[in-house]
Amino acid sequence: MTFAALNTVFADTAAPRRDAGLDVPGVRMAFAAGEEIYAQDEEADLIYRVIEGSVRTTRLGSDGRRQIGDFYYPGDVFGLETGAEHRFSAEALCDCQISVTRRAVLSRQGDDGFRVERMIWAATARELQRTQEHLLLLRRRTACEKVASFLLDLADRFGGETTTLPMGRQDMADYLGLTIETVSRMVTQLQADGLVEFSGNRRFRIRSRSGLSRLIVA
Amino acid sequence: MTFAALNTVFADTAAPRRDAGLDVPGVRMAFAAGEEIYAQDEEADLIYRVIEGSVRTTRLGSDGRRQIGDFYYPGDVFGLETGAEHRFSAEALCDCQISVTRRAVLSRQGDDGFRVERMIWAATARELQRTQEHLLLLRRRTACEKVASFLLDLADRFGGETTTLPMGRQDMADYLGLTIETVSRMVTQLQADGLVEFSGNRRFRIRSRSGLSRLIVA
DNA sequence: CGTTTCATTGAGTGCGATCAAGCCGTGTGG
DNA sequence: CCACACGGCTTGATCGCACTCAATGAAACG
Repeated sequence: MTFAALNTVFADTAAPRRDAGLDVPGVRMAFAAGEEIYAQDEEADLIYRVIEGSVRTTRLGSDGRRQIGDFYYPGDVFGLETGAEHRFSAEALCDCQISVTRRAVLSRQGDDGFRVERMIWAATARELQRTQEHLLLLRRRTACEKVASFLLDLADRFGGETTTLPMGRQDMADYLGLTIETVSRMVTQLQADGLVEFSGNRRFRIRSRSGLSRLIVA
Repeated sequence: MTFAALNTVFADTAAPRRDAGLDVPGVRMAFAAGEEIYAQDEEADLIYRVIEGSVRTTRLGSDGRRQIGDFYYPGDVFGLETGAEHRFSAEALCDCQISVTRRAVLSRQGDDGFRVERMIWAATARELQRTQEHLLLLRRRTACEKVASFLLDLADRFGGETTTLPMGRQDMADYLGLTIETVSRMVTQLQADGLVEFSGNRRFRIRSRSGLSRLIVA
């Protein structure tokens, strides 16, 4: 890899999250809601890409508490570890279509080896960036800010008028470092304040983007 | 880079933190305590390595609160960003000797281009791993656990009988997501419990490793 | 219609933040 | 040498937010 190529990788990380370029032959697999895609400590020689549905990666802390690594949506690559084994496990949040590719197959694509390596590196770099953002989120002062920020991010990612929460309250709580009760209370409060509007407990609509932003910054 | 080389990179991340392999020509620079090494949003075309001393990277959150990215000690590489600009700034915690190398110089080393790329990637991967650990730390329940875990990590990294804290209480607090008062209280408490022993407020000794570990896991 | 699972709501408590003094080592100048 | 100021750290008192425990509500399923 030349340094020019290297800089291209860096530049790529500023691009939107969806990973283009993994249009290599991959086996399309279906996973049912709740099904495990790979386990913690399992050997990591496969790379995954969400075609349809949502995925979460989790990990059991030494204290028994569950940590959520991240959520992945259509277009996202996941399962790339920095070691030989998966340090998180991955589960389907709903019925999913996942493209699965063997690492070794990628490397044998010969024609343009750089492309593959770049993709992998770019994915790692992006993962780092997202983890740092998550860290920032966890340090936010109040539970309200956390939840508001989470909903806003999600709405931005999917970009429709209304957004469907792909995960339950427990997953939100684990991701935000809160309890399920607190998440519930904050959702109720945000709704009472007229900032978001829920219909059912999985569909919501942003009613006041500026109001939410003010909560987060202030 | 072949895939074999790629796997070697991955394997390297399990190795101790000190980055071997950056024995490329670098300019040795001295920084005084508190001096800025690079600024947030500055262009990131230099790579740094701690020769002597300690460095912290920081970042201002949107809410004005200071987030500490990480602390770096002798042997550690820092300043590698995933984008074109530094997303954190770096400051010397004490008088430091830093080896500074231009990225472009590295890539022109031609002879074994892989080595450089691998080093950079390995550093990125390690950074990701450390960030994930930090995330886990921030989610620990109590302030006591956080402080205990921090002191234990530090003692392990330096490995002597007694350890010198390279940073002040405010830096610890920012890193752990606590206030300076709480950090102080916890230090006092850990000492009262006979788990650590401070002489002055920067030198300490682990008195009961098992006791500390129990705190963290429990 | 009961059962199960998930979310909401309520009451009470505890931990860490906040506000406010005090303490101590260090440096400075008389 | 002392007096003083200054910054970093510690200690104290109080308060509020989020956790805990517990009960209720609401869908989804057989």
